[in-house]
Amino acid sequence: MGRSPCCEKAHTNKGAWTKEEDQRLIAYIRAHGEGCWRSLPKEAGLLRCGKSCRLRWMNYLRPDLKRGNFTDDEDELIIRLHSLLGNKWSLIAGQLPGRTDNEIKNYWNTHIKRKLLARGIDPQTHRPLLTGSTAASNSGGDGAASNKAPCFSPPHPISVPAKAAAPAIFAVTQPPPPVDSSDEGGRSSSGTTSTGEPRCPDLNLDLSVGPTPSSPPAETPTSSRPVCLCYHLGFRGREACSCQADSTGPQEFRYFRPLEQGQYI
DNA sequence: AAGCAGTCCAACCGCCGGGAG
DNA sequence: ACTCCCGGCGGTTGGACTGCT
Repeated sequence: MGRSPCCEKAHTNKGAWTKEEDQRLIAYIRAHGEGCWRSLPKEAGLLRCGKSCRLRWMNYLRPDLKRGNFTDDEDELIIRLHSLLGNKWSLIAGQLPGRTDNEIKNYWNTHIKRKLLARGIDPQTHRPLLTGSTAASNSGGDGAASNKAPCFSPPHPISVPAKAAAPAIFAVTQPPPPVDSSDEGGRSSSGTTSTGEPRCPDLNLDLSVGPTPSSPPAETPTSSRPVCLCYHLGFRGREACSCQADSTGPQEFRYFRPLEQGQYI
């Protein structure tokens, strides 16, 4: 059972890429563009798995990559995006031009986690670290917590796409829907309520990544309309929010106000 | 100078979702 | 509706590097 391997592993190189391999890959992609990764190695004369070629290109060889240290602004943006999206590194990377998901993931695990812990903030929940039983339940180890988006349940339900995470550092300015007072006790890592309903049915946040709602960009798909973050992040239709986004752009918007520094839901 | 521990990060692995047939 | 293939994603690994003793 199971799937066949993505390539014939017996005849593929593994490990670090050589300069020659890099040059072959770059030359091929320059000539043919990014295309079928599965057939690329053969056509480019590389003894590599197609996945490996893709990864090497995406994470290291792409000409638009920004190398070097992360700035403080990038740090803060990553933290805010992570609070919203959880470990959706590709979505986070989409908001940081020149940065790759792998780079951000590594940076998160090596720097930002520590930075947040030093601030007394749980890097998974983005809430102040607690002592006692609650903290114990939150700190179930990096691994266990890291593979689930932190769709915890704040007093005011905040919604995310089914697979994304809930934010902790953004406040909802929309009147929250009625919420069960037993909500806190019913926290679930699955992001659902005790009734089985999605806990996060309706998310829309202003991350200040792009233009603010009060100053929409001139090139907004719908001209003078502001752009919903969900749309900006690539969500279409109603999968992320109720902003009526479609392939031509969001039609209707609701915005949320970021919390002040040190303010938590 | 040598050994060790901690850190960094490129790369791999396995799973998932979307599209095509 | 179903299966298969492929690209993409997130978690993890392991080698290289750095700092400390």
